[in-house]
Amino acid sequence: MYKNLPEKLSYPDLEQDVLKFWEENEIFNKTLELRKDAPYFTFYEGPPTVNGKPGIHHMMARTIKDAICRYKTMRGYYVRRQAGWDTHGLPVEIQVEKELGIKDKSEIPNFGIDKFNKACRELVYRNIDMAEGWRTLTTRMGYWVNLDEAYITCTNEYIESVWWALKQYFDKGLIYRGFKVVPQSPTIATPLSSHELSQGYKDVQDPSCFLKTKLLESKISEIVGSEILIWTTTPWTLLGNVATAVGEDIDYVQVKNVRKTKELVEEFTLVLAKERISVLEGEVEILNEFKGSELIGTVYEAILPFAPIDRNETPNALTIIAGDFVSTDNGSGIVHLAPAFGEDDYRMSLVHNLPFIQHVTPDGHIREGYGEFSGRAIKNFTYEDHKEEGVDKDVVIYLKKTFKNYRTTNDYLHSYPHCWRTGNPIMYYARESWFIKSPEYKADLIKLNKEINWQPPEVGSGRFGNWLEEVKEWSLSRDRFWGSPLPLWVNEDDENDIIAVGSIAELKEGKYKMPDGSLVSLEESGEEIDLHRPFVDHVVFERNGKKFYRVPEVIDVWFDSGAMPFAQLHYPFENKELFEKSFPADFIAEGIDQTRGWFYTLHNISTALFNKPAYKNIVVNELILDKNGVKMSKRLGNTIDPFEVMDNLGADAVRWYLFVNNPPWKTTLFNTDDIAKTVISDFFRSLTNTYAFFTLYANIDDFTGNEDFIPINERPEIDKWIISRSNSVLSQFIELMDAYELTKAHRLIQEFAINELSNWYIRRNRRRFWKGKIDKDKIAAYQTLKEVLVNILTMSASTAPFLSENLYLRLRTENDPISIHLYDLPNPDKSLIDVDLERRMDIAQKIVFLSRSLREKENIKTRQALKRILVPVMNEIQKNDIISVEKIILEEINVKSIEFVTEETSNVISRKAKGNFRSLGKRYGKTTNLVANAIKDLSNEDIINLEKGDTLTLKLKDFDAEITFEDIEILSEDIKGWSVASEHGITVALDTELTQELINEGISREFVNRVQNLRKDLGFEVTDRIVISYNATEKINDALVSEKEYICNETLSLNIEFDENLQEANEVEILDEKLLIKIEKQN
RNA sequence: GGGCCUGUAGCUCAGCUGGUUAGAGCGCACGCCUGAUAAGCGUGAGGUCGGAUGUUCAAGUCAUCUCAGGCCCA
Repeated sequence: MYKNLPEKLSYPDLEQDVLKFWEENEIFNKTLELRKDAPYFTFYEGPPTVNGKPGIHHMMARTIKDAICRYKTMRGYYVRRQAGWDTHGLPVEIQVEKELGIKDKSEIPNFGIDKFNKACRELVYRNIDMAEGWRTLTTRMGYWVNLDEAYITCTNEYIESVWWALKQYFDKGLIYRGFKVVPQSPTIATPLSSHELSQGYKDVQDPSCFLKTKLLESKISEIVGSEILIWTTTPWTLLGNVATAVGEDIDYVQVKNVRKTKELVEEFTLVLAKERISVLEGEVEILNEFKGSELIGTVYEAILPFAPIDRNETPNALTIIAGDFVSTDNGSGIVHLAPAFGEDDYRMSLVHNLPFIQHVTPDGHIREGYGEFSGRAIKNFTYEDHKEEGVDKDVVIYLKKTFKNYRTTNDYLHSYPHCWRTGNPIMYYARESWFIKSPEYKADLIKLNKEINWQPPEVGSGRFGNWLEEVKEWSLSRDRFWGSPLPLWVNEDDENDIIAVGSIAELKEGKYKMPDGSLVSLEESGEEIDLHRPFVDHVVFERNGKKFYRVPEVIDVWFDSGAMPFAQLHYPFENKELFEKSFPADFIAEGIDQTRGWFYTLHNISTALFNKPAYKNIVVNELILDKNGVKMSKRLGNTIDPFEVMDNLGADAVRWYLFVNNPPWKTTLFNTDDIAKTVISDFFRSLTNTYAFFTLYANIDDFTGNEDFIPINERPEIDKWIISRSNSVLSQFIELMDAYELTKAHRLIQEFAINELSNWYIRRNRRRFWKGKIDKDKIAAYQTLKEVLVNILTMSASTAPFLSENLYLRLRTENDPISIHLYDLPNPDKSLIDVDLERRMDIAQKIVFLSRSLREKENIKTRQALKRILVPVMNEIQKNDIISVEKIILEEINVKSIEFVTEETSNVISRKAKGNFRSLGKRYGKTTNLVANAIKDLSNEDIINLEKGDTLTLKLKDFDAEITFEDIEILSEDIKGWSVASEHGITVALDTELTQELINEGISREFVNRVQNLRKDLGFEVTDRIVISYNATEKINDALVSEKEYICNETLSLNIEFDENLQEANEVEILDEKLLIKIEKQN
């Protein structure tokens, strides 16, 4: 017995059952066990940060990951998939700060780094186990990944591998110490992450200061003695000015500028960008023009006299240099540089060996040695108990006094980041930091990227490729607490003498500094080895009588996750073979936001360490927006809770929707209603209906699935057809999946299941399932339907694993695998694919559709039998094609015969042709249209002759055109006096003439219909035998008498008779005539 | 400001290397079927392809510009 589906099928309930089944039978483990000796297909799981709840968009990447891994397993691979958790970093620290009531990073050392990090660790493990969290999502949505052996980035083993990697970098000379300009909140002296930064933008007014300073030496002798015009919005940075920059290709001018006010007339000779002359006030006269490149090397007078700059040491100081970032969009086209306060500035200072002037303390105050400005705040700061005024105004006053101010207003409106905690403006500030010299192996990064198969390709070549082209130094260190410590120890007397530690064993060579200051071995310390702060901070190395202390920083968390290919295996300390077998990954998948995150760090590390890409195939998914195309955010309240959706619709529906609705690598507008409409009531219902149909009759007939297999070639044509299609579809499916064309692959399955299996095969074969006793033909029908359905389920199993499993379990027999996920999805049997048959069925379907549209047009119901259709054919092949599927066509459209019309047998066809532009265009170029127009006017005879192979010469005004049959396309065919429809080169004409016989047949079918309705209304069983009596007009009666046998047969009637005095009968109508029918059960 | 993506029927999406009645599903309208029946099937009406210019015999498809939306970066 095949178990019926519940009357009200609940997908979420069904999925819970399947989850239980998987768990009880350890199906996931069995799929791995089954393939343990199979070739490897390696997948890397990008570790999610265990912070906060997962959203609907997390289902996207996970569906892709899971579907591909399940698919590859079914294709015969061993798919290793270790889950992972990203545990370090700022988000965790901030959450812990909140929980502990810590307001500010600077409180943490007093609070105790050990206690703080302990709290971080606890939070992380709590989150990993949290209900409604990642683990629950993973399980509930059916994402099979090895959670029990998940790699966790804060374990000693993981960090040890990370240290090993860092030491590789260090030994290659790729790690160095430098400055990084970071956004810093001045009043709390803390750098802000980009995430924090983006929260605090405010529109503010800043000074717009045009100042001028004298040129002392230049290649252009004319300009010596005149002044350059410089623009800045941060006068406080002028104290740290070391150079100015111009654009090499920008045009500059020297002008005479006369400015008159009520009090005085001023005259200046200024140098600025030609395009920026409009910023000058008063009369302007151009004296000279030159390119920016000519200005380079020009020496100017220091803007403010405080900074300790010695031009003998740094000859480029206080000169004009070239800067690629200079624009003429605003300002004067001449940019002042203060390397400690801008990324461009700092970069230029390295390139041109400029002095590094740091005149500001980390908390935003001017250092000693800057005259009246020392000790002042750089900007207006608000503290809890007082306010301080910034120096900008006084710097401008100083400029005025020294005749260096040209014009300063306070009207520069822009959006500027502010500290989200204090509300004070942030400052860009150079901090000491550790870097990886990624530009040194840029060529390798680019080269290896070309070996990666990106889906979609444009992310690889565009977004990612461009990023690599401009690869920057990787800022590695973070001044934080909860992270993998940077394993560098520095000589107390020589900051360039550094030891890198690459393992726990090496760490043990150091000594532990006890609270009393004594140094003991790590074992003797009694402390448990923990590769975190503060433990590692207490380790001291002694070499050649010098002590080495650890640098205080931890590393960027992105390095952790980028190291997972080997760190998840604790390589090279363990699992060497396994690592080599599973590197690089065959496949990874994450969201596009990882382009410069995980995708990059994986690539960077594997390039630097192994000179290989880390992954061979990558599927990038785009964002999920709400149904109106708006980004989901808690603020707007348009987020979608994945658990809620799965509780309502089931995981399968969501998973399927995410693939089928549109390609995952395009932005998806997530519409819950669409899932119900397009997935559940379309594809899923088609599957369950197919199953329900199968079981309805299989149970009646006691079809068990264990019957002798009927060879395909002994089955009817239509069975061979659907089996052929099924195999063709499988073949295409595999091709598409292997190319990661997820959407096309799944739409293919869906269309096959709905259109071909359900709407055509089943509908066409319904009679075979309920007619008569079980025989060979019937068994063939059952076997065929079951085989094709199982094939669809195996293809769907990767993406809709629950429903596929459920239906499979209902269908499986003893010898089948116990789960669909243990099934092989082999290459299809090519011998079962009959392209010819598929083509013939296609023609049959087209003829049926055309005939239906004709019936519709002529307003003739399908129940009314018709004599014939006419089909023009060009040749015997076409004719035989149609003859082979004639039976299907006739039955489907209720017509007695097909007549073929050929040129030889009839002259009633008149055809129209149009030009085949593809072939004409090449030959006739500009005159293509003339020829095409002539083709439109071709007569039927001309077309017939062309078809026979003749060449036709068209006489046009200016030339003759020779055309063959290749040059035309048949547009339409008409048959005189007939109602005709044509499409795709097939034409059908319908004979609408009715004979008495046909009318009788029509009436009898109507009658059968009424009787069947009555049977149903009266609640008779489909197997009940009946007797019919009726009273009707002569016209109806004649029909019923002549079709008596047919009627009895169809309605399971033992007898049917006319009764003039019929009582208690039902009145019905046929062809506008009333009649009475009475049916009675007979036993 | 730079890079990438998107813009085709009411909605969600197809449209290969440029070729001439621009396709599908949903929705809608009308109808069929009544032994898959709180199922199944069909027919039809709806777009000139965001806008402009250009290349070409020919452009939704190529180029340039432009508008709108999204993402990443500055």
